[in-house]
Amino acid sequence: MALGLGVDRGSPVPLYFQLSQQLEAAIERGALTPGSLLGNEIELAARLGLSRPTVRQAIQSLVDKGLLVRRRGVGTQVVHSQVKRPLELSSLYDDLAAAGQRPGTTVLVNDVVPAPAEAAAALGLGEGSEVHHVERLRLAHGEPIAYLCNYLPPGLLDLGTRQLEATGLYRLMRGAGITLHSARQSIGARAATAAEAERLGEDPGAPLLTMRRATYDDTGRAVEYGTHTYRPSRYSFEFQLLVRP
Amino acid sequence: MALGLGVDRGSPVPLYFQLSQQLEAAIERGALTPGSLLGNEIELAARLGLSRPTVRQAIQSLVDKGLLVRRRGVGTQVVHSQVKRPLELSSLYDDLAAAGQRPGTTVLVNDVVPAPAEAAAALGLGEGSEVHHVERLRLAHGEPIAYLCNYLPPGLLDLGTRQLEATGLYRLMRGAGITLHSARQSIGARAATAAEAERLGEDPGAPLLTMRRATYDDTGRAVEYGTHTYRPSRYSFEFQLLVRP
DNA sequence: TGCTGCCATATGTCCGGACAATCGGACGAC
DNA sequence: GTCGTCCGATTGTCCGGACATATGGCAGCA
Repeated sequence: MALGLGVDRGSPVPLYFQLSQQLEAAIERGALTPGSLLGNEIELAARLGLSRPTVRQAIQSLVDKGLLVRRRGVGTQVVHSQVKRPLELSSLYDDLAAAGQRPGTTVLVNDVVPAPAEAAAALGLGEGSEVHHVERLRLAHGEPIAYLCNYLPPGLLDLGTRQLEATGLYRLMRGAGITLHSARQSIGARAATAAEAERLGEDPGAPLLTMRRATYDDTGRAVEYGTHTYRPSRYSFEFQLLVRP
Repeated sequence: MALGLGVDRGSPVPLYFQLSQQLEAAIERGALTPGSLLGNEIELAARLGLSRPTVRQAIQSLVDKGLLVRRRGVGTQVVHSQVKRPLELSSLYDDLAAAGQRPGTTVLVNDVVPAPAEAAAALGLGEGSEVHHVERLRLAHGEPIAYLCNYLPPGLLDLGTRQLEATGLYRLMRGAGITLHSARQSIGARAATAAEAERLGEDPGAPLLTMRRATYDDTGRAVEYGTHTYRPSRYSFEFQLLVRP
C-alpha cells in the first residue's frame, strides 16, 4: 500500500492516535476505498514496528467512529457510505458559522434570577435558587433564526453580554475549562404565540420548532438548561446517529 | 466493598463483559453511588483474579456509555447525573410500546415502484430503479400519531402487510439479519397541507413535526429512506447525546 | 451435482509486565 | 503566609505473546 503510514516515536502524540489519524486521513482522501480490506492486524503491526494491541486500539477508535467494520475471520473493511461525522453536541452558533451564515446575537436578558421550577429541577438545584438567566435572539444575515432562553448554575461562569454577542454559549463554557459531555434533548413543534411571533418575525399560529435541553459536564453535573424556539423555514436539526451493539 | 463482584471463567461470556455488566448493575441499583471512587484498577484486577487490561476493557465500556469518568492520578468515579441510556436509533413503534401506548399501524401503501429522485439518491440507486414503497399511519390508542413514508432497496426484505401492522420496520429488518448501524436524520417543522391534516386528524395549517432519515447497516449500505410527519401534540423526539472527546 | 467436514485466516479475548504522564497533597523555602 | 517542589497514587500507553472462535473457501465424499 502506498498510504504513507508511519509513526513518529519522538512525538508526544500517542502512537495509536497517530495511526488512527493517518488511517482516517487515508479514508478521507480516498486512498482507502469503501469496501476495501485493511490488511490483517498482525502484518500491519509488523510493518509499522508496532505491537498488535496498539494497532487494534487505533482501528477500534475508527470502528467507534463508524468508519471501519471488523469481521472476525474476514478482516477489517472501510465502510462504504455517506457517513461523515458522528453526532456531536451541536452549537447553533458554530453550525451557522460553518454554513457561512454570519451568525449574530442580540442579548435580551442577562442577569441572575430565582430559578423557575423546571430549570431548578433540570439543574438539580432547589427551586428559587439563584441562577444565571440569559435570553438571546440568534440572527443570520440580520434575520431572526431562533429565540434562546437559558439557565446556568451560579458561579460556573461569568457571562459578559459582549462575549455572548460575539460567540456561542458552548464555546464560552469550553473556554472556561468546562468539558461538555452529554445532553438530554427534546425536540418538538407547536404554533407560535403572539409574543413569539413578534420576536421571530413570524405570524401568530405559524409552526415553530422547539428544543429543550439539559447539558452535563464530564462529572455528570448539570451545567446548562435551555428552551429554544426556531423558525423552521430557516433551521432544522441534522443528526448522524450511531448505534452501539 | 460488598458489591458481589466475581466472574465465571466457565461461561462463554467474555470476562470483561461479565465485569462491566456487574458494575453497571451495581451503579443501577445504587450500590455504587454517584461521585464515589471505583478503587484502583490494579487492586481490582488482583481481587477478581483478572489482568489489568481486562479490567480496563470493562471500565472503558462503561466510560463509553457515560456511566464512569476516569481521571489520571485520581481514579475512576461514578458519574452523578440523570444519564440513563445513551442514544439509540429509536423506533417509533418500540418507543410507543415502551410508553405503554399500545401502538397500532394501518398500512396504506405496500408495493414496488420506481424510486423518486430523493429516495434513489439517499439509497445510492439510479433514479427510477425499483424500490419497495411503504406508507403507514401509526396510531396510539386508536388516535393517529404519525404518517410514515418509507423506501427500501429491492431484495432486502419481503414486507408482508400483516407483519407491518404487527410491529415496526426496524424490528423486521433486525429480524431479517440486518444489523442497523447509523442514520442521518433531519428534524424540522412545517404547516400541515390539507391532505396531511386530513390523514392525521389535524386542521390545515396546524404545525407538524417532520423527520427525514436514511439508515445504514454495518457495512455502510443504505437500507432505508423515509420521510415522516408527526402530530407534535402527541409526539416529540427525546435524545441523549454523548460527546466523545 | 450437492452436501459435509476440514482448514487456513483473521479478529476476539486475555495475560503479565513495563514505563510515562498527570493529579493532589505534603513538605519545605522564601 | 505564600509559593514552588517533591512524591505517592492512579490512569495512560505500549509491548509480546497465547489461545479461542467465527468465517469462507476447498477438498472429498455420497
